Amino acid sequence: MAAQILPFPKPASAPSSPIATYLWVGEAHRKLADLHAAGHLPARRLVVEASRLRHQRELIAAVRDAGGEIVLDTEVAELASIGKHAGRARGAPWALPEGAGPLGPDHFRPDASTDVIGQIARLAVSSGVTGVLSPAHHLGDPGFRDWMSVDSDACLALRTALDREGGQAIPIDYPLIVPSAMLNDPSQRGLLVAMLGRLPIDHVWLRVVGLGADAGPLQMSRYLSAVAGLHNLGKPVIADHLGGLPGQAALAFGVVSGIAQGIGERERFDTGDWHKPAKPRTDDAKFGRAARVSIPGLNRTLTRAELDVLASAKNGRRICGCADRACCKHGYDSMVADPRGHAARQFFSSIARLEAVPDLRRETFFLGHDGPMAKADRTAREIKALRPDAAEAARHNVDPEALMKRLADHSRTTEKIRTTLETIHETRGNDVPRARVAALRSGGVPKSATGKP
DNA sequence: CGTAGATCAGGATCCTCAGA
DNA sequence: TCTGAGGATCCTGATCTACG
Repeated sequence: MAAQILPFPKPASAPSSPIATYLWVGEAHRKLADLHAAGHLPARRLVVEASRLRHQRELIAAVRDAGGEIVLDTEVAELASIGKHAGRARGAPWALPEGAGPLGPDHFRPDASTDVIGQIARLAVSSGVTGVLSPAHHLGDPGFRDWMSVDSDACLALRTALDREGGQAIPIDYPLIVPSAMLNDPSQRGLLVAMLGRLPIDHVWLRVVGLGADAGPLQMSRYLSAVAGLHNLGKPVIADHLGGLPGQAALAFGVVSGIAQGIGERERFDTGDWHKPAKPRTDDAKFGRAARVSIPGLNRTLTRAELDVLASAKNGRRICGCADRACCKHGYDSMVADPRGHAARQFFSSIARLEAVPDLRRETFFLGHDGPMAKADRTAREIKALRPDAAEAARHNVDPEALMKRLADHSRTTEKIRTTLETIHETRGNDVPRARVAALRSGGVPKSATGKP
């Protein structure tokens, strides 16, 4: 089948708004730095964690000097949780000394001796980031119920501290970390909007507990309507930790201005293990998650072993492999040899495709025959029909029946998501207000534009 | 190069809610 | 009132990656 490349007509009345695409650098920072150096990572907006900032300086400098945006995550939500405060986040400068427990509400008062707010402001200025995520917490924290007022004060105090420390030009974004029940309830949502409306913030980043790339049809439709309920704030909304089809759908339906995720990480958000102590490491315990490969268009990842089993079926390599030669030169083999590179290129190209479509046609494009939704549905059905080789499955220690059942379930869910989104598309009018555009806020004139090296 | 750290996905169970 | 689908929550298994 020949590729059909039909340019979309772009009259002035049909603008294509830019999509704010934030990339959480995360654990893959070396891989991402390599991709960026090779010109294969078109990232213009990065999010970096305070605990990892010092390891990511090169990538940060490269993106910032090219006129990009760098947003600092303070990790205070993790540092205030029982389960996470002793983990990686403890590398943040304002973490308490070992054994001193999580950060509590008192550490965020403007007069606190630990001066967390002042430390955040000084690091933001000295590290040269172009924005900061306000020090905000998980609003569903079972250990402390009133983070909202503490965080609200902390945000105001951070603005004052930034202005005092020479960071007047550094904007604050607000990470709203909420249980879905709180977001979906109109009265609680009203409280959130009222609080956010009083704060000196640019954008709202929305991290919904339990929501992610694997969301089902009900969760997705609830999310789409709940986020639209934040629009009277008049501020851009970024869908944080929302990867895959749910993230793309939120963009296509115009309820969010942008998206923030990592590559093969931070595509979902869950606080399940935040409120209980981390398990002690046992001697024979092994760590490390299975390397996973994202299947083009499927909205799912599989382990390398599972993928090899599927590839043993007739047509398996063709259906599962990357058909984009600009991404994976040798198809399936290139894809499994470099899963992160593949995932990064696919992520950015999916955003670019959506961005090229005029705003008012994005829903139609998303749901249409050549759009991501239909492709996911089609691919899921093709994959569930594969008949993998039993010997190959045994060799990889994979139960082929269990695998194919999971893939059949995935196909069923994908079909339901499609039906649900089509219904939403048909029932709501075309005059639905869209999220405000989040303009690029670079830290100043790009070095390349000054004429001096 | 050894040690230490996490995230993703699957599955079980219980709950909620809508439709029969 | 029953029933099933989907979601919330919790647990487990997988066997990577950063960093000193």
